[in-house]
Amino acid sequence: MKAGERRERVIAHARTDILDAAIRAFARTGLHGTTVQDIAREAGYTAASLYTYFKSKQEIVDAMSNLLTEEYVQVFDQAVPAGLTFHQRFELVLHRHLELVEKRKNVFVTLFGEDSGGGLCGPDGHGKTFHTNFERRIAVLAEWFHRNARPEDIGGNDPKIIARLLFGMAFGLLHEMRDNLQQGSFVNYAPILTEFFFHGVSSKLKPGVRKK
Amino acid sequence: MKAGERRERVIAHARTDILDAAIRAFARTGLHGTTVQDIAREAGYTAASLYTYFKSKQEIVDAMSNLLTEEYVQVFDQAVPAGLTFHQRFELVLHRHLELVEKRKNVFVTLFGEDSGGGLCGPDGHGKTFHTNFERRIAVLAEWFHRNARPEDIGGNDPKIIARLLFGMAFGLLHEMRDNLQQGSFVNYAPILTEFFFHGVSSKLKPGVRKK
Amino acid sequence: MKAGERRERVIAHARTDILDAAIRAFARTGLHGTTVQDIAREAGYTAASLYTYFKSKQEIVDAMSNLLTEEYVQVFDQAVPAGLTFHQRFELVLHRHLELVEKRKNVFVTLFGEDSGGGLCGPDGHGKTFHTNFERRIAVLAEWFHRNARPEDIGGNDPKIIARLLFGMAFGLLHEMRDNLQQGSFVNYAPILTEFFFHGVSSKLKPGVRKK
Amino acid sequence: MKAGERRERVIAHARTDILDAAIRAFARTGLHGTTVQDIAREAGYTAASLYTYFKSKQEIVDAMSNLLTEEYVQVFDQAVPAGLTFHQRFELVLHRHLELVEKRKNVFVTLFGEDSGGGLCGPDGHGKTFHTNFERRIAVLAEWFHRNARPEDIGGNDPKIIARLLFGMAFGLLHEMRDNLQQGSFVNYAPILTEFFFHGVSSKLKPGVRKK
DNA sequence: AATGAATGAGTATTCATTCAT
DNA sequence: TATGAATGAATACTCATTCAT
Repeated sequence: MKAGERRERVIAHARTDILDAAIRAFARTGLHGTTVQDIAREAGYTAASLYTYFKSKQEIVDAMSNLLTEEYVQVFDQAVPAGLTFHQRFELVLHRHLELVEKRKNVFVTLFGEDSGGGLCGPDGHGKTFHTNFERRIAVLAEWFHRNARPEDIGGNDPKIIARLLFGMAFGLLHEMRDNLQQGSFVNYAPILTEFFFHGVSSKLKPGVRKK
Repeated sequence: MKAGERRERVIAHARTDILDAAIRAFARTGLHGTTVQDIAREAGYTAASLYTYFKSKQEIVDAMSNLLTEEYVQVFDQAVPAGLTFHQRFELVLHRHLELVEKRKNVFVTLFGEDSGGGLCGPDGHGKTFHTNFERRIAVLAEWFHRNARPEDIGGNDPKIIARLLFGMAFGLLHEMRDNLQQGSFVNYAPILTEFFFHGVSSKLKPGVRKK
Repeated sequence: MKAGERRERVIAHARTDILDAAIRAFARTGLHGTTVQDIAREAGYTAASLYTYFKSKQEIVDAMSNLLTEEYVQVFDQAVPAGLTFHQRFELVLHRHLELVEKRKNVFVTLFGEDSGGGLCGPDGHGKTFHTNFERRIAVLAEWFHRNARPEDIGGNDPKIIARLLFGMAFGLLHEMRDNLQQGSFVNYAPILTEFFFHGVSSKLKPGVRKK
Repeated sequence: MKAGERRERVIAHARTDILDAAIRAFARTGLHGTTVQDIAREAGYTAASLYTYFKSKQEIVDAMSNLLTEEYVQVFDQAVPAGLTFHQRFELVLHRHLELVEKRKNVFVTLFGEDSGGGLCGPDGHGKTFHTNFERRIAVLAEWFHRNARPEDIGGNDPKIIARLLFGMAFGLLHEMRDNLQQGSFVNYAPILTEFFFHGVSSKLKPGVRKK
């Protein structure tokens, strides 16, 4: 039925709107600092209305978390031209990722800079949301290395370790953004990250960098 | 006055005890998940008593945060034998750091896996505690690079960037610990980090690593 | 108007359906435990639709309450053969009542085991529904005694008191049903109630009872 | 230590005060109609303070319920002069009970006129508090009959049934109080109940009653 | 007539913090 | 100094009810 379809789309749309609002709200005041009312206000609803679309605040958090992870994962599904070297593919994918991070940097910083349940998470597993996300992203990245890099491409290292190192580097750079979100495009870090990834600090100095 | 001194020492001791308890408590249940009561119980006080030594929960958090940062900073103050190459000094300091991380693993993971006030921190500056800590460590590390590395030692890159990358890598590795804190010594990552830091994935494969 | 009549009948039918559903729902989860949605679901409507037929939840409750009372009252309107002794009439009517209780056992237990507004009822008179019902039944019963029993038939007592005692006894027996609704027919209590009503514990022991 | 004892007594006293307040509040507005704030106000506390003494509203309800049952049970523990006939003992105990009911009639009516969870109680057993109480009282009463009445004293009937009938009768009389709590002493019903219990409506008319 | 969606009002519970003893 | 007790403020969630479609 058309009606049924349309309704579903309307609901999906509302959920998306709410999630977007939640992302903005969380990015601004953090997971704990943001009340359901805050999200509702940001989304143009009343708090009670959110419960039409989500069962609980936690479900909103989870949905948002999944949404962001999903975006991340999808970068790996995008087509990559054939015949590229590992180095080229690396640059391409890295670039795409940095663009995504650029888009989401506000939340990104929040998401990985806060946790809803506390460090090691209570014994109930509550609050592991973002830790899980963090790890899932690393896992996906590791998988990509596994499929795209020959052992010698990554120095014979375990792809998981490599993924962890790369992701960590990006996180370290991203963390700077906390103070000055407005300025500077995150994509600009692509060359540095690439160079460092492949050669560490022993990279042959390139003109542009050397002058710095 | 003798009495005055003694009292001060007693107070300082109590503060230390409380901070230690707080560290354990926070490591277990996170910043939000830990109540003042929890800290008090862990310290052998009642909640009300903590207010004799600290003005607020936030002050406890801050003091703990500073304590941890101070530990970190002191690693750089330890004597380093003269005549070492940059590479050697790097390894030495890295090793010391990893040992420290090892010791504080639990809190460390918590501290940087959660935030007390939320992502970008409310306009009141509340919750910036750990972000500040994160950044301060990076700053200290950058400073160390600045003083200990010639430009060519770090590929002509900005020490701040290098510091951020290195710190990020360590963070990436550390994050794994969340799931399995008990097993594996964090110090074992020293060779990998060193190798990656200097040569990225292009390191000449060493026998031990190659076999992996 | 034919149309008008039909519409009225449709409306009346819907109201009946809803009340039946409400009875089932209330019997299952009680007055407070049952939401308007629950009733609607049970009736095959949406919650909003119920407001086409009833002004409020309270009105549903009241209507249901009245319905049940009405059923009860009608037992007294049923024909009773002429020439029966008081004892015989008593047994007949009691039997009919127990059958009714049997049928409504579930709700009955619920109705008198819970109240919608609280004990003595707020000053707004809210929640008196079932109290009123309780009392109305007793009143009807008292009235029946008044019309059917000579003073000496009921020991010269006030019919109202007698009605209250009898109704209370039945209630006491009924309350047991809360735990085991499925088993045992309530009608089986008729002889015991009758015997006790007429002779208290001083009844001449009948064989069947004595053996128990 | 004296201090420890005194504190315990203070706490016990506070709990008692709160329970008394709760009883008054519940008697006035019912279980659902009474908020934690209401109880607190009645007890001279703030709502938050109640949680120093009780874990939850439900715990208050349970404690009150137990308190009332306990009072009831204790009536049976009071000494009864030796050498009394069953009839005499019955009258004595009945009288004591009616006095107790008199004292608690407000709540009593509420307690058994409302239920916190709904009729048959959710599958979680929640809300059975008062049903359980009802049944426990009957059980205690039945036990008393079992120990104090020879089979022929109660017409060879099952003590449980007899207890249920008696308790029901009292309940029926009590229910009248809902409307006019102020007037009339419940104890006045003792003769009627006794007479009815022993002889049903067939009691030999006594002067006082006959005139009514 | 039926309903999806929206909401106002209400509630139990938590927790950092204060203060008299 | 230590603390038991008290509390204000905050928050997620529920539900009867309304209304545009």
